[in-house]
Amino acid sequence: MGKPHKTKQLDPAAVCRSSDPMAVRELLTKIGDKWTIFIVLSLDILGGRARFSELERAVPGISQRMLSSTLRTLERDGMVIREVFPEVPPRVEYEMTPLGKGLLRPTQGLVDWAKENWEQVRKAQSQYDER
Amino acid sequence: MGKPHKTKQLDPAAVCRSSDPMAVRELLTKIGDKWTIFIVLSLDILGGRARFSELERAVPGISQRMLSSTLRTLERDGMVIREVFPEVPPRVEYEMTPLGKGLLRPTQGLVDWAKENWEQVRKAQSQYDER
DNA sequence: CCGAATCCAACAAGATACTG
DNA sequence: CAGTATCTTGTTGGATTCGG
Repeated sequence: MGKPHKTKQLDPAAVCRSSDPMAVRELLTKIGDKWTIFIVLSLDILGGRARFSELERAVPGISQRMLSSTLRTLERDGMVIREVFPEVPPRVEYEMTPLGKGLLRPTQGLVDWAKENWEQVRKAQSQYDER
Repeated sequence: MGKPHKTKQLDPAAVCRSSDPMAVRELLTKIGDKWTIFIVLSLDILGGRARFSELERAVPGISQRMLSSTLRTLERDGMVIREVFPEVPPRVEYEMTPLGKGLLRPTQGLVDWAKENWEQVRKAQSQYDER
């Protein structure tokens, strides 16, 4: 509407300069994968700290393999800290870092949007599918 | 910290009730794929409306196949409207709906977070990789 | 110009079994 | 308990070709 008139010849790199979407996409790819969001939200609900088996119960349907590898990625990205207790039987706890907690805030924005608008998306889908 | 004490036995569905993460994950899976975020941001930069070839130029590296299929998904989800002009040569324009524009706002929260904290993530990664 | 159709490589992820 | 190893399958997306 009130935008400046559409440019015929757009600089191909314009998008990349505008908001560094490469980093954004890497981020979205990370937290948009099949399990990350569940684990992060579960960790938050559990008080920001939990052990492996607690997370396994908190995230229904996840396999040990995916829980393990996803947690490792989160650890590598500095989102969680992994602490091993030299006990028998072994105990390992995962704790969210300030960095990880900070990510929770913008994520919540998407959560809210999804809650408010998901019904409308569903409706659009079924309307589209009828044709 | 001030959180209620950690529950030993967490209801497996607690996470699902807390904020409907199934819808959230579907949303994140959508906008977390390889091209959606680029296309949406490009469409916004182009004034909310653009034709196929404009988007193709605006999103460097995208193939016709992915641009086409991603736009179709966005159309199905009610994020964009596809308008065909019966001309020769053919012209097709895509316009963001209010729903699609609304999604732009929470997405911007993630964009901002990524811009502010991505460097820290990179640092955490290289520190992790050294061991 | 704007796609659709087909084929194919790469990766994500489930199932299962096994260890310190 | 907290993983790893291996195998198999499903999905994503790139390249290419063709059509209205």
